[in-house]
Amino acid sequence: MLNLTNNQKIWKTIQLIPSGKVATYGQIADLSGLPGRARLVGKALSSAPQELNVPWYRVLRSTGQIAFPVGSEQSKKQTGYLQQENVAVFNNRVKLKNFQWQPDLGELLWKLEF
DNA sequence: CGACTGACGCCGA
DNA sequence: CTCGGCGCCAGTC
Repeated sequence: MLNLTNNQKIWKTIQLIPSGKVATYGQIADLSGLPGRARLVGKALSSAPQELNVPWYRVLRSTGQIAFPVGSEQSKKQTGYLQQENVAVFNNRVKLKNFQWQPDLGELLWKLEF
């Protein structure tokens, strides 16, 4: 019930990913002050309330791969959302080199301040 | 309490 | 590129 602290940090961090850009699970974990705990990010997303409108589809694996199996409904939906923001998805993956979010740490400190 | 399970990640073979 | 193995950790059973 009150384990919300970590989840909230994660959700809040993901909210900062700008449209047209993506981030990886590990990246979000680090920025949320939870280094090495990428799995928690996935966990947090799976239990994220609809009301928060968390842009979960902007979070990918460290390889740029969509975390869901190719062809799955989830994968298709995620691909759709991304392409809607002009993020190119090829073979269930995105080229991080071109679309990975590179936040300004100073600004993050201002917006997140844990 | 132990075993298993993930929307993960990194390294070595 | 594919596997296997290990680290990580909150939940579940």
